[in-house]
Amino acid sequence: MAKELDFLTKRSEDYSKWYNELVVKADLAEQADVRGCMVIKPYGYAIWEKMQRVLDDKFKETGVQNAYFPLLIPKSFLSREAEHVEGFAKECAVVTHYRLKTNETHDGVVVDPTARLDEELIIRPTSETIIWNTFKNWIHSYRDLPLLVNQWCNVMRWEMRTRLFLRTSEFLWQEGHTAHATREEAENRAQQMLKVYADFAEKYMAVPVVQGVKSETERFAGALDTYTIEAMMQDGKALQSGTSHFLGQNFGKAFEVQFLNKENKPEYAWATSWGVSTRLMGALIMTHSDDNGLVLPPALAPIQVVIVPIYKNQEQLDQVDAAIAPIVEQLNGFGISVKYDNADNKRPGFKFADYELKGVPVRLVLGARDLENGTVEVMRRDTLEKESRSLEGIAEYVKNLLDDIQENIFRKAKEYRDAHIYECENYEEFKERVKDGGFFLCHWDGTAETEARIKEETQATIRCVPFGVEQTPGIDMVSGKPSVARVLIARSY
RNA sequence: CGGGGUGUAGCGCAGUUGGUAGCGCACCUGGUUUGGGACCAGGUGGUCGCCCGUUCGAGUCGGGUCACCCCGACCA
Repeated sequence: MAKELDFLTKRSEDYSKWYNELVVKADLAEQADVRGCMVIKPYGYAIWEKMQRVLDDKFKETGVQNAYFPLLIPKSFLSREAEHVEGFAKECAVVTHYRLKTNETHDGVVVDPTARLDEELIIRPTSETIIWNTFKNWIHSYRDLPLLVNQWCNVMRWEMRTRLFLRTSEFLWQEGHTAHATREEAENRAQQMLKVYADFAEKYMAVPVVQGVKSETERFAGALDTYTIEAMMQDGKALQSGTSHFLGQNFGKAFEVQFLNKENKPEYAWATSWGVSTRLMGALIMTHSDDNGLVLPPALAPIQVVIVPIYKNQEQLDQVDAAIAPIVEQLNGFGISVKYDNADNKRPGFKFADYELKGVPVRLVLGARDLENGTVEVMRRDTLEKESRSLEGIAEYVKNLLDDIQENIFRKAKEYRDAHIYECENYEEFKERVKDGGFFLCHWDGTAETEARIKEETQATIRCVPFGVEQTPGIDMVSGKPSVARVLIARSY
């Protein structure tokens, strides 16, 4: 017990430190030997792959197809849309040369100054520009629309300060880009994809989210509207977990993507883009984990059930192996992923702690005692409750238990979040309380001045104008001016 | 870019007045263990970030330089 702190510091002590330690110790990822970059380890990547698979299926259900566009974007493309450049210019990595040569002392390489590119290439921070430059060639008629493409890729944003999964210089994501013949169709698509994200977050990640629309200052560079899902982490901070943008005709015009409509008249195409990234991994970790480590939702856990044998000698192990084989088979039959860990170089206690750290939803333990009684010990990760059960019908029981855990961790997260959403009318009170985290529903006069003042004085930002909240007019708590709606304000990652 | 800090074994750190390079974890070997992160014994592993200087002698003192981390402005 005294050693516990060596394995993971307590959540309450320093949430940031705890998070970082957990990511490393649960074998999800680590800091790379490259500025601001991350190595995603096999276990972490397995979770990301499961997320990808589910999301990809959902996209395809809505008619989206996958494609791939270049990593490098000519500098001139980026400057075509004025707001877009301004938003990203400060964090772009630039390729200026295409050759190295050995240095004078022949013990290293230097950039060959004669190999300078005429036009610099930008490592994509997002792909609107290069994709719309391509769409120009693909779209000529209203019959070519809607055009619905998605790409899974990496992007690079040279952030000043980085944190594993939450903000890294390079990150993995999907970016969907669609072109439409009408404004209405594009707006609908942007909202439709937000719903897909929200559904994924709640049903699969078991992370409750607030859906809404961003204020003008928080909008994506080049968008007319940015829709967002905001999740609450265990320290009460908000995490923007996915965004969907209605881009109007900004990119259509910037890249001259015109089509002839039914009346044979030229029109600019309407655009959306939408993305979620490996930041979702951060949301997953910061929503459910406890002092024993990760808690994974069964729907995304690479290992859903781990089985640990207890034995004193080879003979006993053989007996346990024989008893466990049919259980594994039955569980696999239900489509459940099982790991039977009979490695003999780790003691059972180590395995228990290790699989808890890694968030495996259900653990079965079977030893000589169980063999005599025809029982097995079942532990659920979300509550850490243990019980001894008959081997009879154990596979069905575990199957139901996984569903139960999925529901339970969502309910717990939702209860926690709902208990930390407050309506607030008084700015002094707000300033005091927002330090401790939580989501605040407050009236806002809609001005950027008020928004900026709140941010400067409290470090909290307007996360969104939430959907699905009954809105009544009121008074802005800062300016005292009239307000038509409450907005969601919180400190964020 | 502003403020603060750190560079010594794979990781975390100690190193006194300048005098043969240390500890814990991890790793390897052997044995005993195995129902909640095992124990004992032995062992492997280092251009002390880099350069220059002072000195008989530098991890330690001086100058320079590089890298990384933390706090602010930026952000999926």
